[in-house]
Amino acid sequence: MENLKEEVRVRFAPSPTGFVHIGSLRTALFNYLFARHHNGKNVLRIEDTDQTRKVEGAVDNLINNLGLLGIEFDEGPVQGGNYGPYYQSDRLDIYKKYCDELLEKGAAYYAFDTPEELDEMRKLQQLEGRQTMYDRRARDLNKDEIKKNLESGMPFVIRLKVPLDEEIKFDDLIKGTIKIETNIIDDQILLKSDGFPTYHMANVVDDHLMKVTHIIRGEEWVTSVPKHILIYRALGWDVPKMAHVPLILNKDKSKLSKRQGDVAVEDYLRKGYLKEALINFIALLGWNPGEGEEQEFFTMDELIKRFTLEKVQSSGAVFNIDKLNWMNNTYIKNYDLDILTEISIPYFENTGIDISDISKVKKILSAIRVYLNKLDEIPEQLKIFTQDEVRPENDKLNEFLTADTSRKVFHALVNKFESAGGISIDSYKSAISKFNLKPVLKESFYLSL
RNA sequence: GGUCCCAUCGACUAGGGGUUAGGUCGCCACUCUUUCACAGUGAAAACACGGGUUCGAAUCCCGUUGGGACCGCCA
Repeated sequence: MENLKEEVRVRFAPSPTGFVHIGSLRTALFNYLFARHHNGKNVLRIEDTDQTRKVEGAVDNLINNLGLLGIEFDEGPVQGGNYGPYYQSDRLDIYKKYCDELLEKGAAYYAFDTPEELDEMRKLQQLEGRQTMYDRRARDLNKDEIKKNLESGMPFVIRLKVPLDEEIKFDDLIKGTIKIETNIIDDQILLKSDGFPTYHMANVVDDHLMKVTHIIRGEEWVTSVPKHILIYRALGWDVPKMAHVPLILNKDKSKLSKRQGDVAVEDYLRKGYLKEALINFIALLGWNPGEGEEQEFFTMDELIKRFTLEKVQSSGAVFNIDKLNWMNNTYIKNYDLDILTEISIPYFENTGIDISDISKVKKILSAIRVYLNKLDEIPEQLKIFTQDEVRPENDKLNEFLTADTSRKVFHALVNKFESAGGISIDSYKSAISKFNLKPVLKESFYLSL
């Protein structure tokens, strides 16, 4: 259909508002897998057009965490590229230019409404039980009025002039054909009064200029696609292929949120989930190789080889921590012990184990790794090595262990071990199993009479 | 409320006109182990509902119901 020789270019376009959300991680992963699968380019673009939400250090944090997990970019703020700059805040002139073009073509218009006026409008709409959307009141401002307002320095925004009574249709690679009536599409703000573009404007302009061929992003964007299509059309540009990935959900099936558990990638890393396990698990959340394949463990390379958009699920997936734990435990059990030891060291700090003795740490780790769902469980598994005294975990057990009969059995055992010249790892098991309890119990029984 | 999307065991999913509807996590039982855990074996567990189409629908179509997302000078 399309030019097959065209290089595949995808982008991950987060806004730098803090930590990396698990949902973002999956979007980033799918973009990466898709790009690598097709020998294309993976572009990182920072969508920092909201001045009020900017968080210091967020970009570094994002790149670091993604990099840690093996997700890399071919173009972006760090490595540059031919289609930069990759910060939207550095591209203001570009957006301005295309906004002017839209204005000129009659596809956009000036609006001078104040936020308060808009608030009022929405409140009224809500009261009347109607859908809240801009009532297009500034559409037909006459030229003189606009000129006058502009000259008097009145704050303004530029809005998209959505054509009425039309149906916008597009084919989503995951969801299929989606249709929306233009009458319910908002005259979206394209350029804010602070001179920054909104997401809708910036993402269309950038995707076109950066030659993005496939837009792979979260499902929450589906409803704004028609607006974007209108902009592409007005500017005479081709619309990239779209793939809207279903959401990752809480246990109650709502959009994965902080309220119901950890959502930041760094939280999981900190708790000692291995990067391979995290990637493997996240990839399987919404994607599977299909064709009756029952393999569940995949390396990044295998994922790259197998990943296709066709096999991405069209419904949302609940984030199931139990399965992540199981998968992480499996990775821990099978991990290269030397490397595992190295990454486990931090979790041995302040536990009473001498971490300068690597071979000892390694030995202990090899003994306890089967019990670990995640590395931060190391300290509790270490107790057996560091406690001088083992305490029964509950009263019942305590009662049993301190009973006279039990005491006698233990004494007899100790005597036996002593007379055998001590115990060793190899001999204790057989010594215990050969130990004859009967005489001890008998004696104890008669004594109690 | 409006619009859009979605619907197979509790969860992730395979299958996609004729299958005993398969696998994984979890749950349960048994075995191993003088606790727990690990390991092994086994079991319970699903096509939301109603209409079509068809010789035959979990599978295709329509509707209902349920769930979700979006409706900002946020992305």
